[in-house]
Amino acid sequence: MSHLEDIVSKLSELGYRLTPQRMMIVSAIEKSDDHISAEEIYAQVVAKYPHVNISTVYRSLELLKRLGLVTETDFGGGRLRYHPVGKGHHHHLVCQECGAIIALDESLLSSLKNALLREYKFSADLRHLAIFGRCVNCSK
Amino acid sequence: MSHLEDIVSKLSELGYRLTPQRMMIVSAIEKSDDHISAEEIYAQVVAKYPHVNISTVYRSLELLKRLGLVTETDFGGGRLRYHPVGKGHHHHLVCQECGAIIALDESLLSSLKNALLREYKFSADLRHLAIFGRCVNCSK
DNA sequence: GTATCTGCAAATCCTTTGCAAGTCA
DNA sequence: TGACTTGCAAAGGATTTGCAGATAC
Repeated sequence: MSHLEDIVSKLSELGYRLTPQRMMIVSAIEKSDDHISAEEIYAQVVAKYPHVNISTVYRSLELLKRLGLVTETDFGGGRLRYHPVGKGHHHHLVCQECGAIIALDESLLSSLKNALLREYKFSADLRHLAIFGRCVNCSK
Repeated sequence: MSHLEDIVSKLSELGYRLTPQRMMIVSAIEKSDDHISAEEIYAQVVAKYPHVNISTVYRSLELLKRLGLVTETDFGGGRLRYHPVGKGHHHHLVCQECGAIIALDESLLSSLKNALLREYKFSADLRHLAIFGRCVNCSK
């Protein structure tokens, strides 16, 4: 069973309606390799279904977020990005020069997470963490 | 010489005018223990000088940022925050439950910074990193 | 049939900008 | 004086909301 079906069946289980808009929005999020913004989802959906409104995209994201099916990450720049939880969360390095987003291996941060728990008894939520800086190309 | 005088003399050296608005804006940033937002600066300044406009705050921040006197940090939530560079950097653990802010030891992050540089050739800017999660009291 | 969803338009929040008037040096 | 600054109002982009009509179940 694909993640898409996962999300769709979950919605239906919980009594939410499977409208074409929702299906297309979920599908756009799933198809994306990367984290996707509301605007990008909207662009994809509107191409096949010109009548959708971007407020429907936002409302669907709000629902999926609330149900824990999608995570919302703030990479800065005043635009939120979305990612299906089923695809696993990673952490990101964001280049402030060129905007590149680099996926970060879990292990590097898990040691940080453990250290924070051990030394500060602080349970860090690193799911949405984005670390800003400069990538290889831009720091030359 | 205080940081405030530092900034003021720098502005004047460079030929920028020392208007009362600028003085009050710089002073508000300096007085703040924490990172301060444009809105908060505005609120402080307007209390003493009701005529200021928030666009002046933004323009001053833009200037101070450009001159490298103030850093701008995006802690998420669609609001940028400012801090004088002279006051040094902080790392913070922010409790999402009770709002507590815990100062974080430099050493924990310097090893992360090194690892990122070594393994990703990514030069991380951790000067104003905020890590979200749950503090001791709230994670019980 | 009916409660849930949607489209639309207008509102909100944070930030930026154009322009004419004001002011620091 | 004259270039730099400001205030004002309006624009900007991202997101949210109120409401009446549409639709999945």
